[in-house]
Amino acid sequence: MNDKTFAINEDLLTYQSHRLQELIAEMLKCCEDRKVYESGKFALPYAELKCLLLFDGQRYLTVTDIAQKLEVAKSRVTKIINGLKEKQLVSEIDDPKDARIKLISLTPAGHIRSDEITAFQRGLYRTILLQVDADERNHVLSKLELLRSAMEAVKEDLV
Amino acid sequence: MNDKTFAINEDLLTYQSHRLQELIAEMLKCCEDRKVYESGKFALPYAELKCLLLFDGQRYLTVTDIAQKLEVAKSRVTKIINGLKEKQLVSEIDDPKDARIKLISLTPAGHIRSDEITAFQRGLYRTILLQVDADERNHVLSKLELLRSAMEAVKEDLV
DNA sequence: ATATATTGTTAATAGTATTACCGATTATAA
DNA sequence: TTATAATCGGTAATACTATTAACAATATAT
Repeated sequence: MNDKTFAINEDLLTYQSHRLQELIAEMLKCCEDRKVYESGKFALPYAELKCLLLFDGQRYLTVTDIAQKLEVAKSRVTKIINGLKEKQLVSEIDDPKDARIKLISLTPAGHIRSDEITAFQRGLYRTILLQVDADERNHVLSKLELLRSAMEAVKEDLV
Repeated sequence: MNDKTFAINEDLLTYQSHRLQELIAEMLKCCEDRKVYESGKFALPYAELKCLLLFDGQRYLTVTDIAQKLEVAKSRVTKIINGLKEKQLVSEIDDPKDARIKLISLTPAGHIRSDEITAFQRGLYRTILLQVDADERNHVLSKLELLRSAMEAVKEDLV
């Protein structure tokens, strides 16, 4: 490869990087807006909304469980659970085997709200996919998977 | 198309939607982590960091300009600018033509910091792209563009 | 000259999240 | 068995992101 070819490839890479940066920023914006929309639609601070969804298929969760899944401090979870308790979407009982532990579970209203959110989200991603031609969908997904792997690989080196 | 084919297509769409949801969630996580990393690396709250980058190619910005570009309330900008002033990364002068307006600009230190952040971000997206085979990069970008358009189209209907 | 609009600021409020610390309880090691 | 460790959830203090409402100073239109 001569100098000219090298320079051309560098230019291409620079152009592509810039395009990638813009595209990701725009998608990020979409996702942020969607969070705000869901928060309003389901009348929940987004942290509480995310917490509700953790109970999918799980009867009980502890504060520690939730902290790990949300990747936040336990003290943060205490506040989130308090919010959900005020709204009567979760309730807690003491673990009969270990008095330190509180078992948190969805109330019937919590189940309903959680199901509504899940249904909305499924519908949203379905609608997005329907915007793409049927024969393109798999290509979009496989290239997106490539990109995700690239992003995660770079993230590893970052920390 | 008979019932069986319809059912199969529905299953495929459900599967693909779920995969899309997961992939986007993972990419979102990468971006959130990157924000936190940049915030630490450049010793700036992320809102102040984003604000610094707005001055790219612009000598002066007003509070109203910044509020529009960041899409936040003016009162929020006042706080952000105060933070940047304390760190001596921006300075402000009164507009000689209109006493209501404050013209905000980067200090030399602000320029340096801003350039560092820009260089880091460019490098990051470049590194991500380098993880992808050269002959795949354009495919990744064009499919990502398809997806972004789909997401933005759906967002329109949402509001 | 008076009414209206714009600019940026302050105060109050809400949400997200952390660290440091604490009391109660449980598990373990001596 | 008893003293010590570890674990569990909660409080308080702090920081960051962001909004709305109210406001003073200034500029513009009638």
